[in-house]
Order: sequence, then structure tokens, then C-alpha cells
Amino acid sequence: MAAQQNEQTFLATYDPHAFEPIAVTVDIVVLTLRQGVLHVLLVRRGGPPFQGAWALPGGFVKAGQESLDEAAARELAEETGLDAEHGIGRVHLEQLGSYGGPERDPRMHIVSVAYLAFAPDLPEACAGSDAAAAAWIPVEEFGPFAAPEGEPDAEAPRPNEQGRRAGAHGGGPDRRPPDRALAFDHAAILADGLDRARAKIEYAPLATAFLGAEFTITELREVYEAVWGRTLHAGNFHRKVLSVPGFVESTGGTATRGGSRGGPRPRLYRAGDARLLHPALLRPDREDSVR
Amino acid sequence: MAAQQNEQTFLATYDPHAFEPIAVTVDIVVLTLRQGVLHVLLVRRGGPPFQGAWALPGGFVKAGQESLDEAAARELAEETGLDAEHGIGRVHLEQLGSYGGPERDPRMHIVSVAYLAFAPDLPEACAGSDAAAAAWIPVEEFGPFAAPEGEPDAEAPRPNEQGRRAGAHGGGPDRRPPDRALAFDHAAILADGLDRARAKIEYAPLATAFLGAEFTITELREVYEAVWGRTLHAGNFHRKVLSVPGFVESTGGTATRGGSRGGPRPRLYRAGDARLLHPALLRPDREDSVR
DNA sequence: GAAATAGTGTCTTTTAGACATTATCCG
DNA sequence: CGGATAATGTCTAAAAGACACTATTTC
Repeated sequence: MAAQQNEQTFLATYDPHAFEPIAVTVDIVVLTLRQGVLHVLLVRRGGPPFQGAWALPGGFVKAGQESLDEAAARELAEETGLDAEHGIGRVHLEQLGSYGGPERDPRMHIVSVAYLAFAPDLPEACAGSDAAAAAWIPVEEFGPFAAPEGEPDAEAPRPNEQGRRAGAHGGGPDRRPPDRALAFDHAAILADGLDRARAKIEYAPLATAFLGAEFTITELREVYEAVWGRTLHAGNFHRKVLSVPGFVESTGGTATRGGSRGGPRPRLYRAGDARLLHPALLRPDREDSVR
Repeated sequence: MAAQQNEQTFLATYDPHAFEPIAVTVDIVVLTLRQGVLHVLLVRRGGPPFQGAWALPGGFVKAGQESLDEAAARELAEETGLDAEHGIGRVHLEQLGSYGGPERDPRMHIVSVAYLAFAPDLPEACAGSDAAAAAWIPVEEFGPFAAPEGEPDAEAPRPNEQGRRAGAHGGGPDRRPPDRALAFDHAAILADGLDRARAKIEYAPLATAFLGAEFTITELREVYEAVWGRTLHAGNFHRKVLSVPGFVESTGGTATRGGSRGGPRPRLYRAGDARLLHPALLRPDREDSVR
């Protein structure tokens, strides 16, 4: 074909700098469960713009060197300090969506490709590279997405409600509820990530990504309760999980202890080979936001 | 705050050209239904690279001037020739995902933000601006994603099977099955778009976006049958659609004619106000691709 | 009138959810 | 032992799907 020759000539004279530039970044919503509470990984920005503000971890895609998925995995490893062997393989990472308004960054037009990650409870693994500080922050502290809101579940106070509030406002290290304004449009990205997470554990077996290699049905239920922000019926949940083919498979073993206040030793399971849950575990009526 | 001063100094000295550039494009998977067959809008590339090959319609995002959604809407209008009043409002447009491998375009590193559009049957509206030609091509002609594949529905040949094959291979204008290799990685994007479309009409009332303002239940069923590639039980589908709150609402009228070979005049409906279908219209068993 | 289609009725199976019950283990 | 928890059983209601049937229209 003549097109062949055409293309070579074309490429030889092509100047990538001829265009007004757009920068591309990846930003990651990393979710984990700590003591039954859903947390998101945030970093304090070390430089302008939004210096000192909390932001999602992320960074620029290296032009010509890496794909978006690779950039996201690299940033995730850098910001969490996870090495290749130690857990990064157990983290679920998927693309969330792209955000590209011309006004979202004061420096220039920046398109951000957002990713969503589910991580098991990491042993206080934090410490960014270029970020001033990184911390797991309960998603509740960012307000409006706390619970997807049905009735405010009066009979079911969330676990650690007291402990967390006390710890956050009073005692612990400097982790007071951050100024709720995240940098850039990261609040919107976080909200989208939470929506996606809540929807996705309905039909994909990703809740297990929050847990260790072996877990009990109760621990799995606590994942759903934390992500959805509502309590579930233990008995029905148990039977339902076991009825979904390939969701979990028994290890044959049991935990070494029962509940802290008694009870039989629960059996242990590991993630099964299903990639979709069928039938799905639908959320209890989301107040029919349906119409 | 001192950060204010910092940021201004910072921005004054910031040089957007300092980085190796990445270009950003939008590419759109526009789906429509023509005579009961699912079609995708493709353009023939007028220049290199991949000159002469079929590709998804799209183009570069104008740096500093438009958001991703705006760029997608602009490209969609340009490529379909749809004006603002004439239908573009009835087109559903949503972000599909981003594709950003460094090798996907020979010119430079290009990140493409893909969009998915559902359009009503446009009156042969085609004619690109910068593209050599645009055409609606049956998605089947691109092979592996034809039907999601259960058993090949032996007793239910697809509507127009004969007519379409004959028309495409023989009679009509120059629209023979294109060289199946789409430009760039557009085949993968198209496949993802079809997956999304098939999944999304399960729980969102988007099938109506393929139809006119008023439609019959049978026409709605034909949308599902075309997108899913399988026949559905007419009676059960009918009852189910009417049982989902807010999916469709009656106009009170009926069509002026019954079926072409007889039958009562069907009632007319318009899209309801639901944004999610509950309960959802789940696909008949997808051969449990579940495990 | 014959054939095709719209719309409804009926029945069975599956699933969700409320609730009860039994068994096991911690202190 | 007493309380808490794991796991299972039972019952009801909702939904999915197979199938039959009636009514209406076109040719």
C-alpha cells in the first residue's frame, strides 16, 4: 500500500510539541478496613498548588514510558510503601474514571485518570515518597457520603463509634478530622469511588480483597457492613454467601478462637474462583433512589 | 495563609511545556439500532496513521478550553451531523474508560478517553467533518463480540438475517464488511463499549435511548434482543417492563397499525422518570460466565 | 377466515428476608 | 452456668420463567 510510505513520511515530520499541552495524572482512591471502619488513603500536599491540603495519592504519568495501569500501580506502591511481594499482589486495582475539566488545576489543563483500590488492612503502612504525610482517614470524616442513607439505623451504632471519635478528636497522633476540603476535585473523585465500591461488591467478589488470605463469614459480613454503612442479618448473609457458587471456598480449618465473648470457632474460607457473583448480593433497599 | 503567596509565585514561574507531552483524545462508541440490528458508527481515517482504516469517531481535546464531556459531545455532534435541537438532546452519552498505553499510537503517547453513546435510529445521518467517510456498521461484522454466546439460539434466527447479509455483501452502497482490523486499539474499546451497553441496560432505563419519544413494548424488547443477541419471551418481557416502577409510562395512545402481518394495535409508552431499574432486567443465564 | 401479534392469566421454581433454633465456646 | 456467637432450619413474599389463552388486527 502507498499508505505505508505516507505514514513513514508523516511520522518523521510529526512534532509532538506543536500542541498546547495537557498533562495526565493518575489519582487513586485506596480503600481499606481498619477495625471495622472504612478508611481512605490521603496524603498531605507538600507543595503548591493546595499546599498543606489533603489529596488523593497520585502523580504524573510518565510520557512514553508507562500505561495508565502501570502508572497507577507504581503510584500505589510508592505511596503505600508496599513492595511487590508484600501485599501489592493482594490489592485490587481498577480504573474508576477520568476527570478533565480545564479549570481543575490552576497550573494547566490536567486530565486525571482515577483508579480505585481495595487493600487489606495494612500494618500501618504509610509514608509517602514525595508527599509530606500519608494517613488512613475514615471516609466518614468527609461528610456527605458517610452512609448511603436509609433511615439512620438507630439500633445499630457503628462499631468503634466512640473509640474512633475520641481518638480522632483527642488522644492519638495528629490525625484530627482534616479540613474537609480536599485538593482539586478530589472530593468528587472520592465520592465516585465510594459509589463504585458500594455497587461493585454487590456483583463481584471484591469484598475479599479487604481481608487476609483466610477469613470467616463474619469478617466478610463486616466488610459489607462497613462499605454499605448498614447492618446485615448475620444468618441470612451467611447462608447466602455459601449459596453463591465460587464466592468462597472452605479451607477446612477453623479459627483458633471463637468470638471475644464466647461462641463456637468459626470456619475459615478463602476467596473462590468466581469473577462475578450470581446471584448477586443486592444491597437492602436503598430507599429506592430508583425513581 | 503564607501558602497563598507561595502559590502565586509558583504559578507565575510554572512552565507547562517543561514536560514530555501527552496528547488527550476522546473516542466515542456510538451505538444505534437500524432495522433491529445493532450498529456502531465508524469513520474511515483520512490521514495517517492508519490511513484508510476504520476507526471510532473522535478527536483531540482542546487544551484549556473544554472538559472531557464537552469534547465528547462536540465530537459526537460533528461526526453525526446532529444539531443541537435535532436529536443530540436525545442521545445518551457517558464515559466508558481511558486507554493510555504508550504504544497505542505511533505518533506519540496519546491517552484516549472513550465514551459510549446510545442514539435513536438517525435518518441516515452520517458525513464526518474531517473524516473521509462515516458509516453505521453492524457490530456483528467485527466478529467475536457478536453474541454473548449461550447456545446459538437455533430456533430463533435474528431478524433480517437474510436481508442484512444479502444487503451488506451484495446489493447496497459500498459498505462491505470492513477489514476487521480497526485502527489503534479501537477494537478493544468497541468490545468494552458493547460489554458496558449489555450490562447497563439491565439496571438502567437506557434502552429507551435507542427509540423515539414514543414506542411500543415490542420495540423496547427488540432493543434488548439486539443488544443482548438473544430472543426474549414476549409475554414475560411485557409484564416485567410494566412492573418496574418508572421504567415506562403510558401515553394513552396506540399505534396506528398493528403488526405488518396482523395483530392488535399496540399501546404507546414513553420513558419514565426512573434512573435505575428495580428490580433489574437481568440477562437470561449468560452460561454462567460466573466462575 | 387464517395467521400473526398484543396483552393477560396461571403455575412452578428460585431467591430474599424475617425469624426461630441448635450447637459451640468464652469467661 | 450464662451469655454470646456460628451455623442451620422454617416460613412467607417476591420475582423469574415456562406456558397457555384471549382479543384484536391485517391480509
